[in-house]
Amino acid sequence: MADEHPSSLRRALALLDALASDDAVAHGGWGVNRLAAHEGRDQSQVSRTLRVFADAGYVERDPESMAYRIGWHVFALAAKAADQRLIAAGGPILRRLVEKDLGERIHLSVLQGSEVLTVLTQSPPHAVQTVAWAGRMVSAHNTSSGRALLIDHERAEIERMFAGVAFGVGGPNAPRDVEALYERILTARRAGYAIVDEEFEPGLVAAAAPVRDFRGGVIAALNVSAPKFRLWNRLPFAGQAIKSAADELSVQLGWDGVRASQLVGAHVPSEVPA
Amino acid sequence: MADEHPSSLRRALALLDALASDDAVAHGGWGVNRLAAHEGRDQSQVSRTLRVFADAGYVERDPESMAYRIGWHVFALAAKAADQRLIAAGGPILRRLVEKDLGERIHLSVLQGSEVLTVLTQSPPHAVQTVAWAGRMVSAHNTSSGRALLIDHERAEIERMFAGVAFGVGGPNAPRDVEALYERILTARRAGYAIVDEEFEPGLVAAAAPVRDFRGGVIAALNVSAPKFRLWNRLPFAGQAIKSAADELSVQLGWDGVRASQLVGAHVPSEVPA
DNA sequence: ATAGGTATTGCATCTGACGCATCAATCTGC
DNA sequence: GCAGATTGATGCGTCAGATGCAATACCTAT
Repeated sequence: MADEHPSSLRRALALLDALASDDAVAHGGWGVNRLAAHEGRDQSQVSRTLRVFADAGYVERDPESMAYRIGWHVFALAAKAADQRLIAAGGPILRRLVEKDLGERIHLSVLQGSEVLTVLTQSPPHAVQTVAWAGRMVSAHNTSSGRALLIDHERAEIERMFAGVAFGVGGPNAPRDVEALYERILTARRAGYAIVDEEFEPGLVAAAAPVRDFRGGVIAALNVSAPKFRLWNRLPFAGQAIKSAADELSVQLGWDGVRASQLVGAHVPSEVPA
Repeated sequence: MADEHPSSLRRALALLDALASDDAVAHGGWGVNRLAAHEGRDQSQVSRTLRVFADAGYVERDPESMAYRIGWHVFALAAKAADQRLIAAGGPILRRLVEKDLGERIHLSVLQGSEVLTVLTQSPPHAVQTVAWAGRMVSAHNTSSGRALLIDHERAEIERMFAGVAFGVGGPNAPRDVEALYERILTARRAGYAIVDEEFEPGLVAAAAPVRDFRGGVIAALNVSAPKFRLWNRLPFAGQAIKSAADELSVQLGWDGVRASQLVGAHVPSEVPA
């Protein structure tokens, strides 16, 4: 069921993804040759395909180096894809969490299939800017963000979602199977926030809480992660801080805490104004 | 010279563009039929093409209404490429400002904690290259770049950020405390650009404006600085020039000026169909 | 001048995008 | 209940167009 057709479209899109890879970005874009080598395709095809992308504004090339990079059009599309209110309201809340409450790196993420995509990141002033996590995807089963995003999911849904996913990777305490994962989701559901202790990476702990929109469904997660030695003893406090910040963000998105919490699980009939 | 090849790729991309149209966004996405009608293509092709896009994450569909909309993967592409593009698109804009509009040194800077890091510099041809400012960090509270980078910040955030920072250093007019700093930020917010007059260094004046990306947040600042005797009498003009250049750069990063500016600060009542 | 690197283009081959058709699944109104 | 309308998915024969090879052109370095 994976790929019925290799599909020229899919091959073309792979070029865009390659141009957004860390390596390509670090080099200020890639030339036709390099791109072709990376994708295992002929230069001629890459050249022609990129010309179409360039005409449509999806890529553009540096006149000097002839290197292609992601073009303005993708940014325009992204602006449409982003839930503007979530992003706009999220910024100040992330900054406040970093500066006032926790002093550690804070992320805002959304669920993408069985993985987690980080859409906003805020680092403490002193931190070394190691990696720009915005735009990154990580697994959902061994991260606190993933746990928070799945907090309303039923057992059967979890099983279906992680049918083909390898467990036990990451940190030493990563859940070994769906059973263990669901247990921990239940724990998170009771607390209102999720805690992860060396599940994603050795020495890394994290806390996360779900963000809900006006329909009561989980649309994002707020999380903090840091080395265990720095965060471990105040992790419950961090969980509470994350949770109240996430609730605040939810309220700004129209969430009615009281009513919605009664409706969790029961599918809210979509009474969305057309 | 427009289209040598109609190219299936271009037709496919047109579907994405259609999904990003205001009309489609307003309706919470479009169905296959509507999309086909809009593009004048057969439903079967649209259905198949969208399946490929969906598999690659470029679009996603609402399980309820079956409507497709732009997916978060596009967001991920843009987030990863944003910095790269800021630098790439910034170069020409800086050069144009120097050569055509102002004839003074122009900088592009980003916020690092409570300080300002200059990432790009363009000097007028005749200028003696005194200091290479690229890579240099300066304080944020008494520079126009800092003022522009903090233009959206709330008072409480400013207070926390500058809790341990010494004020009153630099030029004779440097803000003496957080109070004064926030006042000047408010002034900058109203004007859309920041002006400093002998705050950083005696005899130095400057103007700066914020650069926003597709998320609407401030990610960089464009600024011009020069000796007071040379720039003072045209500083308002310089501010406007910097602001329109910064806006232009923002647009290239996917910033939708109208919508984003409405979202800043003002809490939009939640009646948006998600 | 040659050599090694780049990107583009001409052309024959054959994949896969295309349109027509059919089919399943909802919604309609009666 | 039925028939009609509207939705999206799919089977299949056809030919547009994506592909790969080779040739071309254009750099910079030696």
